Amino acid sequence: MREEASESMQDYLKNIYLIIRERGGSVSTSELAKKMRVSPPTVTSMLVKLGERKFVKYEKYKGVKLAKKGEIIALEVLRHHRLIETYLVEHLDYDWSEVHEEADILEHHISEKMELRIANALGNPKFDPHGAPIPSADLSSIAKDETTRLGEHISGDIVVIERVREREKEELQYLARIGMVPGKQVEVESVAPFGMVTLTNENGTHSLPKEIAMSIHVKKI
Amino acid sequence: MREEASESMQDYLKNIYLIIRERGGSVSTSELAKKMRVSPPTVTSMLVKLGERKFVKYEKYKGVKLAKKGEIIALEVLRHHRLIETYLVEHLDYDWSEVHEEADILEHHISEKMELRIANALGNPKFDPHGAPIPSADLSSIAKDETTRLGEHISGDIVVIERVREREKEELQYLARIGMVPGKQVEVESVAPFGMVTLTNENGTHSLPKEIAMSIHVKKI
DNA sequence: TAACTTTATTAGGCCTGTCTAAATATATAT
DNA sequence: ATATATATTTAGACAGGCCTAATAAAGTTA
Repeated sequence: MREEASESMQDYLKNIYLIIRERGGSVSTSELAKKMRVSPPTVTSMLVKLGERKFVKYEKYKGVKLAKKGEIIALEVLRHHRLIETYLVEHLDYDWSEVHEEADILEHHISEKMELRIANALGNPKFDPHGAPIPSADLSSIAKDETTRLGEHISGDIVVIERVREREKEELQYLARIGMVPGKQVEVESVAPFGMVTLTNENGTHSLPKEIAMSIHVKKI
Repeated sequence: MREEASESMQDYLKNIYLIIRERGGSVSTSELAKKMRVSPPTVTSMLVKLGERKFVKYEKYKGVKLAKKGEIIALEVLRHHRLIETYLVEHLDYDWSEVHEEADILEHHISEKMELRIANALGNPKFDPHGAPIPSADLSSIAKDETTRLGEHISGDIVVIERVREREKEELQYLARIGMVPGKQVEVESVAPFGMVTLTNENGTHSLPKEIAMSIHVKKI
């Protein structure tokens, strides 16, 4: 299936999927352009192409959504991405904060056979090292997100970190260093009006900009 | 270093290296075209480009050789290829006859970090599962080939298979099935003038076309 | 060595994915 | 409701890597 779309197309489909899964609705040209680091006209022409090939539903000036075919490809690529991340951490001694770039490339280049072998070697995991759900082998299901964002919580809430979304490697390394990793417990100290959240965990007290706090998925306890 | 050449360029450099290492001299346009399954004009234009960028020494109508820069890239890609093949066999349960295609793609896409991790996980091997030598991490050395070809031997010679060169997967699988794999002992029964070699190993007696026999590297005992 | 065959190069075109500049549609604010 | 600002699309160009058809060089043979 994935072979029907070029590497670049796979990337567009994956990113459309990720944005929509994140907050629903449809994706605008500029949003996608920013996420993929290309110019808006490049996005427009790609969306036209993806629309013609029935990977997406695209209407001029109205944004884009995935069609069934496109969603399958997005899930396939995402499964590869997250299995690779998991494999790198479990078997090749990578830190969870540094696997993203490698997976972003390799996700397009492993065979179905390799996907299977990796999944077996890992015991068919359902979540990757960031805590993100891995689509099932038949791409029919992906664990539902039951989490809230750390940035949505209010002073006094005590939460457990479930996952940390993909961001720049440096940001993830910083978060790892201050103990903001999946599985850890955190208390919200205060939420400042100008977008700063102060937290306490076993390492002490830290402040994070709201944008970062929104990338940390948690469960209240 | 490898990043200076596109994926396609890396492939040309690797194949030039392999052909020259095989039999010395320089490589002709048509030979490269055949090996890479592209048309001769495509090769010509690529050689011009590689020449301009000082990856190869190319003179019109005179064939091509690698320049220092090109050889380094070829060795880097080859190291990746052979480490990946080894890794797939040792850690992901692949058979040695089916690793080539996967490695041919992934060799261009793993990072330096991943190369290192894979090499460490394997204990820095010097040979891949086909018996082919793996260039050293600094690309300064590659085990010299001390073998002869099975197809060069005469009736009565007893040899041990050292390696089996990369060929179509189906051919390698056939060879594996009849026990023609690295480490096994073989006796040359007869060599027919029309290019057929008859051999006996622990599995019985088999005949192979000379072309295939030339792909099997051995040591006489 | 002249004729012929084989090999290689030049010429010109195509597709993909990208870009910038210009034009146009939509959204916002007065 | 109109003017302005922002988002998006259209137009046109370019580089990379491939192709086929035509031409030219090299190699071979009578």
